[in-house]
Amino acid sequence: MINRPKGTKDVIPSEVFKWQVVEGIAKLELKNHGFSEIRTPVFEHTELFVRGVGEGSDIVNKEMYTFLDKGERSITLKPEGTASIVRAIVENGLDNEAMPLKLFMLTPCFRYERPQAGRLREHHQFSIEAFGSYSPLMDAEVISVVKSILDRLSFTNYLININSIGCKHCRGRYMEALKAYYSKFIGGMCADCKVRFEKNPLRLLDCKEEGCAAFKANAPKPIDFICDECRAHFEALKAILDQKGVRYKVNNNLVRGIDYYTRTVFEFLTEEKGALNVICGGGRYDGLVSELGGKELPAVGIGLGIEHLLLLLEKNGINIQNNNSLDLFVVNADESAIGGVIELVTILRKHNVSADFDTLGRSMKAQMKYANKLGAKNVIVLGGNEIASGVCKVKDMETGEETEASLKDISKLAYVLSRRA
RNA sequence: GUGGGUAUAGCUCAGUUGGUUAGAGCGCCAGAUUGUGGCUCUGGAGGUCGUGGGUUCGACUCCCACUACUCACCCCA
Repeated sequence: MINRPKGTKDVIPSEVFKWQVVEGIAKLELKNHGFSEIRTPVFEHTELFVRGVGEGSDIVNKEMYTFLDKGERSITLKPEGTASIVRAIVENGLDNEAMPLKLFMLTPCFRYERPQAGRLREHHQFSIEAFGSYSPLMDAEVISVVKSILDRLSFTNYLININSIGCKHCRGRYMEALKAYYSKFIGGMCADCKVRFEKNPLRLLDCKEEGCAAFKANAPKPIDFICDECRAHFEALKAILDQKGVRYKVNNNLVRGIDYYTRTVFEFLTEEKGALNVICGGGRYDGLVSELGGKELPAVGIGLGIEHLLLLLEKNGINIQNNNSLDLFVVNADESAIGGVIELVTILRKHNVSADFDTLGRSMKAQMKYANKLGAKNVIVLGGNEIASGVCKVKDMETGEETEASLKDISKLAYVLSRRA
């Protein structure tokens, strides 16, 4: 037997309805918030992610699925959605269209990591991005749409953390201060932090090693170094969120592992400890579009992981109902009736009634059992009697009640069958 | 990349100090007086016990290696 590759998952029929519900709700809320869908290729030129996600990031350094194709081009499976969307905007000239431009994409993402609970080598996420607005109104809009999706799923057990890490102007001053502060502790740092000190000092704040965590208590915070404009932007965002009634917590240690973020960064997380607590994360990235060859176009976005969300919903006792069950199973009572069974099923399907029938020549009892297993809402037993009289009985599989119906008035029959919950 | 744990039926797991035809529950299939499911009862199918080696008269059980899965760290959705 050939097994699926490490870190991948099959979504089998008994699970897929949860995905369909989450995707449906997310797409509905995104539409309600004025976002349009965009779809980009599963693979891109490696260069896009090296420049987009950043050479200092772990994603680029050790997690990308990169290979040479038969034309000797370096290709990488998307490790995240944003860079690909930005590329598509620039390539299709969408940066010349009316602004703001609000887009979303549902995409598989690939990262070569050691799998564990809620972390896979292929995962799926909604990448939600808004371009063309410097205003904190747009930061709040992106946070709002995610909140609306979670509300609609009745998921409330989470916390929104926000921070500002400054723009490219104030970032430099902050980095200097951070390095100056941490230079005193180099001897006591973990090996990873020594590397971070050189390559990406911002990540020093994120270290979970006990020894290193102690250093960060008195470390300079980005918020103390950001320029007046960035500070005003952050204050305005907080005011907007307050006004909208969105509860959040300012976490000055929040930094993110992708290099392109500027100003606002945020995460939705649950309170429990462990790797599985982040529902989604994102932030503002005002420099990325121009970095990838487009206009100076501000942007803010978020990645919402479907596998993560489903796991956290389950952990929080939120069950998604399966509405995919069959409207009708037609039981074939005698062999000669098969023509009538097929005719009935065919015409009901055209009336948008989901209908199925037996193809194994099984006994009535077996057909009834099968209908029950399928969760069919209704059963009609069709045999010579029914075909001759033109009258059948519709059995409600939940209550067991049978009601008579005419086989000739199909639109009425279809109405009855599709109404039943 | 680092460190733990696990591997027996489709699924969840038992399997006694190594002993002859490897079990249970669930699921699947078929029946319980001839046109009606769920509950109950009966029967059936389904496993070279992850792979390869070693110890032994004998290995699911002990030892070694490999592989896979899983959890945690790093990092991330």
